[in-house]
Amino acid sequence: MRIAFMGTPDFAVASLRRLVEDGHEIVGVFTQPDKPGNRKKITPPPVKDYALTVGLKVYQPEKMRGEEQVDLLRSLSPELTVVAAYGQILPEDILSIPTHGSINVHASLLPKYRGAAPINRAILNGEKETGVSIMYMAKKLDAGDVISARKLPILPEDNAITLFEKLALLGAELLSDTIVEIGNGTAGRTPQNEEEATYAAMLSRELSPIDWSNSSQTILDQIRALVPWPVASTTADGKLTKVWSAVLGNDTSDIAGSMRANKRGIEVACGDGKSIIITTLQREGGSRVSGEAWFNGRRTPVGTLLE
RNA sequence: CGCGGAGUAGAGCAGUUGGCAGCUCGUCGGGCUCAUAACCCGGAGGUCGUAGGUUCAAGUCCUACCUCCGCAA
Repeated sequence: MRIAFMGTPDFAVASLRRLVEDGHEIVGVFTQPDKPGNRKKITPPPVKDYALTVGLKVYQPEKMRGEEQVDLLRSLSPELTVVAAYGQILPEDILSIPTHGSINVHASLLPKYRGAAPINRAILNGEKETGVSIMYMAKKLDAGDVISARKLPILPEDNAITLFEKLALLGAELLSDTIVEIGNGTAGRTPQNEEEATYAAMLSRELSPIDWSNSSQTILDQIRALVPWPVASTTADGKLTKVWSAVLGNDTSDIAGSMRANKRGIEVACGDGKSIIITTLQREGGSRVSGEAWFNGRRTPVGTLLE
């Protein structure tokens, strides 16, 4: 099938790769423009890197809205547009160009977690299950009719990074099967129940600070939901400290936020009488280190309160 | 030219007004203990990011560069 692909991060690469492996004719790859350097760094989107290695044509328009892009896409005469985490709102005149329509791979069980950060939000909310859905795209964000979906349990050891990887693969698999159905004309089409819809808002740094009076489980969910960005954080010795990973510790009568050494890392008391053990952290200006290593080097006393 | 932090032993860090290179952990050897993520004794391990400069003397002061990172976008 002649397919136009639109996507940006690693999550989208999995789907694109699958389309290529399935032998579809990729008439064009649309992805976000290279990001202007943060600290003298310019990172092209993962989709661009992959697309170029397999010799696909890459387009990086600032905006998909406008006649120019409509003409461009029309000239490629796609039968289907596949969108996966593209990062841009697509106008209807773009969506309606392909003869088979435009479909989107979304990392949640719709109508739950529509929006920008479904994976992170699901973990943050302590969900035990999530999945991927493929829908026809509609004008309203992530509200189109669902074609297919597949579930996946969220394990206690999962974090946003591992769940991204799993869902990307699951999504690619589902996409492959779904396109076959679309080609056969056997694809279903189920409207979403608007009453059950929830919205997964974009992440922000404001989600980072840890409130140690929360329960240990809430804090663990926060830590694993916010990697690799913006990352849960706390303050130790007056310095911003990011918490990359942690595990459940022991029962404790220490006041919330106080820390002590532990062979596995740094044990911090939470608000529910339990502790968590920070296994990987990152100090302001430093790179990621194990909790144990950091504790070996520090000079401040055990029992220090984190804020 | 957005702001800022950091490169010192395998890891994490300290090093005061320039004056013999230190700490915790790990590692190696020995000891103690019913036992331990315990404790005691001893040892190995460093061109202090790179290249210059100032000085009797530079980890420390000056200049340039490389690398890593936090914030802000």
